[in-house]
Amino acid sequence: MEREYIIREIEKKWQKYWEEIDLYKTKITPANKYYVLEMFPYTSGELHMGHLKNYVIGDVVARVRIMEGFDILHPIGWDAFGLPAENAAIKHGIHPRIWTYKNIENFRNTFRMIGLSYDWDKELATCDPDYYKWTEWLFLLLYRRGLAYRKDDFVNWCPSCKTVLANEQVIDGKCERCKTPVLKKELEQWFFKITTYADRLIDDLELLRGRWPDNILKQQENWIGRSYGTKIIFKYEKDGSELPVFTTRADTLFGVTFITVAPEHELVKMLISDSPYANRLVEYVKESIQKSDVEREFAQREKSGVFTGLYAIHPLNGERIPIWIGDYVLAHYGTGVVMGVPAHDQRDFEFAKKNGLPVKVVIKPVDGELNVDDMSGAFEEYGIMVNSERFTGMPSESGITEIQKELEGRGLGGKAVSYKLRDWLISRQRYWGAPIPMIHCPHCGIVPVPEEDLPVVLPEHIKDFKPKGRSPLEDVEDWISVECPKCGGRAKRDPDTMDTFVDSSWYFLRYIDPKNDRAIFDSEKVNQWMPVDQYIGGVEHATKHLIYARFIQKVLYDEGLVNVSEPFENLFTQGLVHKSFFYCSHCGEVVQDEEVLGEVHLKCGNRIEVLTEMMSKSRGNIVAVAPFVEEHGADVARITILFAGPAEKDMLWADSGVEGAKRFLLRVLRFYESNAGRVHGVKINVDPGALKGEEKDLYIKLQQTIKSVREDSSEFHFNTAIARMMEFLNDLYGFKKEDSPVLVKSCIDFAVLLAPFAPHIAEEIWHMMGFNETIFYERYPEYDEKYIHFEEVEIPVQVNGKVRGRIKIMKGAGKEVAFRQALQDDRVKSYIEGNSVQNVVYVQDRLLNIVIKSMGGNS
RNA sequence: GCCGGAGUGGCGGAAUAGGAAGACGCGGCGGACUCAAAAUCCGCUUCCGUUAAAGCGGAGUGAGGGUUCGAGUCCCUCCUCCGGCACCA
Repeated sequence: MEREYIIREIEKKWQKYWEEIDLYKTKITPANKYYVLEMFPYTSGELHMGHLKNYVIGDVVARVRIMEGFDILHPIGWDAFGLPAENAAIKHGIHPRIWTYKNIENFRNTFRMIGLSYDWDKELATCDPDYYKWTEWLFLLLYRRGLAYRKDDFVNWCPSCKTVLANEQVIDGKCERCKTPVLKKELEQWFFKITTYADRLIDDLELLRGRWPDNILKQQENWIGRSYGTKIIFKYEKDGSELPVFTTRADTLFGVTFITVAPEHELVKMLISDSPYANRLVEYVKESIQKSDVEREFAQREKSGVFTGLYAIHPLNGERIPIWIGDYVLAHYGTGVVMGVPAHDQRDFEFAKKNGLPVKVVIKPVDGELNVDDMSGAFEEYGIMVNSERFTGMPSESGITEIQKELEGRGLGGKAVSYKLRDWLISRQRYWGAPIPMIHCPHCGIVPVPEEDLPVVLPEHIKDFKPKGRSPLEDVEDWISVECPKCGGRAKRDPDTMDTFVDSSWYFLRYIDPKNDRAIFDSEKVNQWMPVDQYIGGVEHATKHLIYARFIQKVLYDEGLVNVSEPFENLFTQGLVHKSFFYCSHCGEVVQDEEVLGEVHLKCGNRIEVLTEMMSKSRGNIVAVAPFVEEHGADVARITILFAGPAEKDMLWADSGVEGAKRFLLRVLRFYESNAGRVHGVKINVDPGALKGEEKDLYIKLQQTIKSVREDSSEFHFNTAIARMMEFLNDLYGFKKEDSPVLVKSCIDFAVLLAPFAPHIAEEIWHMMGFNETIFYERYPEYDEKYIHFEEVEIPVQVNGKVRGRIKIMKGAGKEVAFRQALQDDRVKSYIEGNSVQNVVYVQDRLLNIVIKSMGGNS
């Protein structure tokens, strides 16, 4: 108990000291820059171990780099706009601003308790007008470049949050925040034209290969979803207008027996007015648009649709093709219209069967025939074209290019690319976000707020934050009403605020120049520090933040404001922190430890379950950082997190891990309490050539430890780095020659090695040894290549692949020596006697394997 | 369904240009210290069999096959779990 108290005192002492000597202050002109960045936190609730992991990893990286002589930039800030602030306002009647700044203070205090190596002069908050002024400015930049536009479209609408959502914020057809199934709603909204950058966003992933985790690269590639295919124009029979479709299988063009249009498609209105079955169509369209994607998906496989009674003309054979409307067609992919080839596309096959449409075979397997009557599903593989006029006999691959050429020649289509990625919907019907700096004037239309009028500041006084399906700002009369900057007439501000992902897609640039009030940042400064050398954060941002930030960076690059087109040179994604908790499925609730006796829920008498999930407030399985640090200390928290397992994998928080971490650190302290006195504040060198016996062994062990710790931590294998240090500490405890200079050298190097992992304890033992400056001015130890191996190695001797003995030989000894040595071993000898040696496999310094064959007769 | 990743002691996890499986830690067992306990320090700890013990023998990295003198690691088939995407034409 007493010792834990000491740990906390030590930590406070050195945190104060570091602050006094400005240890983390960023150099204005870096000689050897290294930008370490952790994804900034959304400031809600209480900082827990799940959050902390991210920052501890970043801190180790930063401290290693400091000690390697880099000039580092290591900032922190707050992602502070967003819905929970409004919910707090509704629930507790606190203004979102007050609630947010209180949270920020809370987070800041907790971060300071942990002794993270941030330069606090760089701190920023996205909800600060000094910051969101430039978020607004960024919007205007995109507008000027034609990348921000308004569009009337069917957008994702969360009926519970009463706001629109970007595609990326819809998970399994549900709102990512409240899990309510998302509906379609036709609204005019602001979009960022990220699709313009689709190719670059995919192609530049190559620049990141090997530096970003493969699964993130893959996820982005899939999300952008580029696919090469063919555009084919069918003509509307009535007036010859164009009905383009996108397909990857142009080789099946002669198998088209219908075309299907998505119910949301803009052409639908025209089709309805021309259709003899208008009423039926109206009803169908209304029904399917009202359905959520979840319902549509549920109704799946039963592919519904209605015939319009209208026809299109096939571009190559001139046939009349019936036009259908069906909700299995995605409005937002390709052209929103598909050609129905039931013989060679499973979805079309099902649609055709359901609606009695003909199936026409135009591809046959390379070695076989295909008979319509035997088909129970579509034949989707590549094969040989049949029933396809002059293309008959061509294999699919060349058929596709030939048909493309033919279509191009006739002006009826050709090669085309399609993407899954959609433009980024950034309007939100919310209060707590950066205002969209646009004005709607009845005379001039949409007019941007002049730059000199920025920021458009959020009004303080709002009557009601309750979601109504439109922005609460709309009702703030003195805010929403404004003079048109162009004609001076009465106009209205855009009432919506921006998606908070806009705030976070440029914050890493603002850190470099956070107080600039004349520009979003000084390009010269930014170019000195960018790109971020090491970015650290959670996988969950793979297709959101990490795509948006890359997009914005490219826009700024095109504008000439930054000189790198990828913001994050290296990315590390850490795993989640899980913790077990009790759950009663009978009551359907999380159960506190004290409500459990044995395995029974005291309240209802039913058996409880033990669930393990990611730390979250709603599950009540969080370990809050502040009280933990008060009780155990910051370094204990750090080692617990880092030692629990590989940083990129999910970890299970367990109290036993805390005990181990604490024991290790106290063991370090205890060792130095009795040995630091030997050092006298002088860095000594030893002549390894003169060493022998125990001293030489320790020296070699030290070199090995330095090597492993350096290599492991550069690969984010902090768990094994710590294991190596524990091992070395065990060696130190076992070392008996107390007056040895090697022991002094070991004490010094070990402290420095430990410093990035347990900075407070390391600083303490450093000063215990008589040094007066901070340990972080030290260079991280280098190892001596010549003394990385012991002179003698013990290797296993196998007989037929089974270990039967061990021999000690000099390192680098040859096969003959090893074999002779092995034959001295009684046990090995007993296995070989009476048999003939067929082969001897020798791997230098590793192993000897003697392959024998029984002579027969004896067993 | 498609695309990723993973399956190793009682537990968290080590070890991959193929070469001693289980580093390090937790837990457990034993010893020292103590009036005693805690803490600490020192040992032992994959499983089965055998032995008074040291030891010896066998099995063993999700399952089954294969390549190899030798496979946790490479190849084939399958199972389970986690993550992402999901009518993407």
